[in-house]
Amino acid sequence: MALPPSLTPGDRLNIIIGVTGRATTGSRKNAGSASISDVAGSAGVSLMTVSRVINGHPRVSEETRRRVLAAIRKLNYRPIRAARDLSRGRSRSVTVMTSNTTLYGRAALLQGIEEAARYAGLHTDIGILESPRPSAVEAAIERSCDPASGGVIVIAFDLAGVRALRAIPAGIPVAAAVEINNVKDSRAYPTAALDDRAAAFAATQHLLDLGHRTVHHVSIPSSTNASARLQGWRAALREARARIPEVIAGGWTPQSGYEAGQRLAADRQVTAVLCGNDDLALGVIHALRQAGRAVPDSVSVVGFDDVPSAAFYAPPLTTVRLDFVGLGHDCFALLQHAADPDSIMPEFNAAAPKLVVRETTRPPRRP
Amino acid sequence: MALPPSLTPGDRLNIIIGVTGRATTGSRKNAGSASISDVAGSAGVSLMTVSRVINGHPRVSEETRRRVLAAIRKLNYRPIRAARDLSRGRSRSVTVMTSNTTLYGRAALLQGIEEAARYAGLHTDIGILESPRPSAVEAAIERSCDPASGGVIVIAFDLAGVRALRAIPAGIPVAAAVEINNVKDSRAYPTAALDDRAAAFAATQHLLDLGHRTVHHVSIPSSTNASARLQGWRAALREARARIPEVIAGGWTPQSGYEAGQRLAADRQVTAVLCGNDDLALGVIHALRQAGRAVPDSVSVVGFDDVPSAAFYAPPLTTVRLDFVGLGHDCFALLQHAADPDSIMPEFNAAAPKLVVRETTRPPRRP
DNA sequence: CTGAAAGCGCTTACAG
DNA sequence: CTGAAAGCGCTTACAG
Repeated sequence: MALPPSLTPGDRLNIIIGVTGRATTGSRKNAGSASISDVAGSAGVSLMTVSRVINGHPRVSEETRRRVLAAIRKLNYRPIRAARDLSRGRSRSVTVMTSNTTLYGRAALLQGIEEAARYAGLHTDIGILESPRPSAVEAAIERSCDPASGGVIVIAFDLAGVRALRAIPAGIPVAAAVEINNVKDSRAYPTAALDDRAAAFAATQHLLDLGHRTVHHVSIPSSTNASARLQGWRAALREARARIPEVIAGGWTPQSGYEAGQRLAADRQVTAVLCGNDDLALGVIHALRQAGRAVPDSVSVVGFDDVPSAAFYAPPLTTVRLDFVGLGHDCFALLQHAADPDSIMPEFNAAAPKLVVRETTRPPRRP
Repeated sequence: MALPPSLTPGDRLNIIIGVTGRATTGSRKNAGSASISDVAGSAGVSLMTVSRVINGHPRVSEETRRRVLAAIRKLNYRPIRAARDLSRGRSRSVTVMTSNTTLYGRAALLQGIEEAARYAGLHTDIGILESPRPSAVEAAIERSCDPASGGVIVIAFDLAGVRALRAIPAGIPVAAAVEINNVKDSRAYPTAALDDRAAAFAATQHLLDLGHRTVHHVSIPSSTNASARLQGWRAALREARARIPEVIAGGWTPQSGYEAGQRLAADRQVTAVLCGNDDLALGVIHALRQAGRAVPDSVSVVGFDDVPSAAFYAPPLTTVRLDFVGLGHDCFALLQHAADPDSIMPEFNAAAPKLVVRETTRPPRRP
């Protein structure tokens, strides 16, 4: 355990008392914690006054506030969440529904949402979507959607998320992070998105500018035909009057990129590949290298996301940086707006996608 | 947005009704949702009976149960979390306190905890530790530790976590994931750990067996002198009567590994390096390569964790696989035990660390 | 500036 | 198998 060797467990109590000044006394009904009436009694005021102090209500005399605060400290009182939430009629927490939080984009998004929520005084809890099967989605909602929830943010980058979004019960404030913001859908749900289309366009353009005749694409699962990344990629190709190759459907993992890469490696026409994310790119590059097609000498590869490791891959990966944390902030702002329609529509502050050129792209070899 | 193009937003209502059979009617006080008494009224039974049905209580006649279920469906009723939690005296959620969830180990651990909690019918919420400063830790606890919480699991791999663990108010069930389980500390808190010491020992041993005279170490921040990884590394060196080099303190990121790698590259004595995690290893390798010291030709490198990408790095990384998801399960089991001391102590099921030899290690060059 | 009352929506005993 | 009562610990009106 990472305890400094100089501290023995016996120090625990000392530390708690030392840091917070709390006594460990006061055992009562509810798990040994003091209630608001205990504090009121101890401070010689009404329960209402304690409530006012806790909530930072202005109309409390300094003297009273001090007494109450002292009692709170003495009894080591903290409000019970459930009681507050129940009496307020709304819980003070947002739940984020998402599949697999270990994937970079979702993890960063979750971080952004949590930051914003915390800043606004809300807690974050997570509702995992195990599978896109309707019954699984339904179960996840049954489990995670409190009717008195402070709001739900669904990460609808994949089918499970899209389905969950549609099944959120009415009456719960909701917002979603989506792959692409189109007018039709944003009328149905408040949605926030990064400009994946522009990002894919820029990445493809970069490869074309280098002199590649066309650019192949290994897609992430979310990429249906309406996918923003696919759209941007196709648009750049079309604009350059380049041939539009068939999309190779990948998964989320390097392994699935590896498998796509093996197919790509077999095709001598392939000189440039745009991948749906960096993990995919890593796998693609590995397969290419194994097949004797070095990157970038023989084939150029671009990723998507700019995960923290991408700059240290060998070779360092050219990719598009996506501001998932910023998107998380935006989603939360959107949710706040959804919860209070009288509020003004928030501005989106997530950074625009940015092409980061590193060392996996270069002009094609002259035949 | 990732909606199939064939579906327009107008379909939303249809889908909700279609999938769940719910009516969208019934607007009442609390955010438009029906309460348990509404259901009771509609089904012509008492509120108690509805409660029994919801909670799967056995002593309810089939006929009654059916009627209640029908009313629940008709009114689209779902229980409000806060009300349940309050009346039960304990919330049905665990909160995971951790710093930065985007780091692989923590993300995987969180996933494991969430899985186990979900399986047990509990929700998971997250309490982020922004900094190890005592005031920040205290604030995080103030924010996240509901006195009626179902329990808290703290990820105490770093200083912030260790401090948080010690400051969890008495009366809240708690368990911790720690770097190393020692007898003293596990008497103070229920803790679960992976055998990092054995893992580091095995990794170091592997390098020594290859013929390296000694092994350098780039550590993650958690690694104090009592760190399990340091212990295992030192023990292996000592056993082999090898020189024990000074530890190079790294951070969590590839960038910090890169900086450590630059220092290592300058030292011609260095032929083998054990890194505190895979990200660090990636950075170290990058720096080494830039300095003209190829891996593994000139220097061998071993990581820690076996992140999903490690097998696809160039070269594929030799590392130690750690079962963080399993550790998460174990932490949750431990918490359950802490919440109910009469229960039997759970067995730990996390897989033992496993050295995965790939291509960043080989015998040192003959001078 | 302070307080007494009512109520949030459930569940836990206690009866029958 | 079913129900009437009391209460969980807060906050929201409403008074003063």
